[in-house]
Amino acid sequence: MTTAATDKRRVILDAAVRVFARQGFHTCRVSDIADAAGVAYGLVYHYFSSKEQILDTLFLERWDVMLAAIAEADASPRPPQEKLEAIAGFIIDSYRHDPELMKVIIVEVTRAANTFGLTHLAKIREAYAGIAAIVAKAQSDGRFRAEVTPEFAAQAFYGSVEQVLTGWIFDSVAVSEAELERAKTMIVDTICRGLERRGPNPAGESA
Amino acid sequence: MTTAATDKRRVILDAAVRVFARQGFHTCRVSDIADAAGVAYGLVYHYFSSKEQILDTLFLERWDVMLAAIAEADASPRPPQEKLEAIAGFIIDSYRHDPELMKVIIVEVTRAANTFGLTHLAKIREAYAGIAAIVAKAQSDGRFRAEVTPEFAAQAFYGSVEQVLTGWIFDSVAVSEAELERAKTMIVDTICRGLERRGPNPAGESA
DNA sequence: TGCCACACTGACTGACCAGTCAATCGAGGG
DNA sequence: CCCTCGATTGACTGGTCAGTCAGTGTGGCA
Repeated sequence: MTTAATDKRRVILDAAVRVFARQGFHTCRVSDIADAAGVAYGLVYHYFSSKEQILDTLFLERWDVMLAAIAEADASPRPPQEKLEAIAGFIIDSYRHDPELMKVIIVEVTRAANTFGLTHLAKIREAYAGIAAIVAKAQSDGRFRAEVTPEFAAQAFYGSVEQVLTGWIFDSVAVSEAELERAKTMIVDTICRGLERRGPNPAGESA
Repeated sequence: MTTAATDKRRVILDAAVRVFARQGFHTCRVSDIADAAGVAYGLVYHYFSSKEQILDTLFLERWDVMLAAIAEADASPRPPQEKLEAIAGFIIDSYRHDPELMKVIIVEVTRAANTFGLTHLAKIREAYAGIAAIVAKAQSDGRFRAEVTPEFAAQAFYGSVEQVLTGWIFDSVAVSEAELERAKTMIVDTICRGLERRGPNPAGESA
């Protein structure tokens, strides 16, 4: 069953990523997607009920993977810094693997307050909540200081990551592997330092 | 000369803010703006050459004030933490004063990579560069550690602020004065802690 | 009083495009 | 060899909307 039928659907989705990334959701035509996919116009409507549903599908596909990554990080027994590093790493790897898809998700969904974003607001908030939960746990462990609310810390963390990606997206210059790794380290380093307690700060922490 | 003529122009701009904030730039009609301004359709084109130029004007008006605020902070003799606090304060005050305008700028311009953002990319980058300059200076002073590049620090800082605003924008719940102030403190605190050197912990600290 | 310049009006048009649908293709099964 | 059914095609339609333009109202000035 995962033959030609499903293949074409996939081809259309992949073409849509390229078209949305280049022209933007609102500016592109459905025929652009069909052309990019090498498929007749009508076939797009055979697989999707509307232009919006294509974007919908792209977002949900990827975001669900991200929510799983956050949940997995949260569930692991590692220290909070490493959990956050895993999340930042996941997001940056997503960009490494498919920069155009990340561009579409960030530009057209995550920030598209009015039209599209509202539909997926709950999903988006789930991610913030997952990160906040990690911070909250770190605070009650005494590893992170309590002056900063977990919700705020989550926004600051996610915002930093997304802004760094946005910078790359707009520069339209390929980012080297080294830069990607370096960025991950810098984000996690900076934010974790900002959140950590300072008092007893030995190598082998023991609150 | 700053009579009725200029007034109507202003009325149209203010109406556009409300309309863009509620419906989004791409989704709204020019007639919506004219209606909201209580003005004939054609008058919009008397003052502006296109729908896009309205957004253009709104963005530039506000962004230039922000660039000035950044430059002023940079020029002051205060420590870097206070400079960054002034900038975060300016952005948050902008939101306090006109949340709808900030929504439009963030959602429709700052993140609108494809169509609109590119036009103003240079202006937007100027802001990042201004913040980066402050960080760079703080690093050569020895107040901030050098492991994090100034460009990255600027992105992380600005990204945190913008993400917190985005959170408020989407919540569509009025934010209290106290929360606004608290957010400012938390952002600056967190990021500055993340950027500071740790070694000697002199009396520059709030203690 | 007459005239000009310009703010202002809103009906109209030309272009564009999302979504529809009737027709064609082709694989598999009888 | 024909029939069926889902995949596939692309011309067409209905509606929308940015931008135009011919015209009206009015304040100021000679």
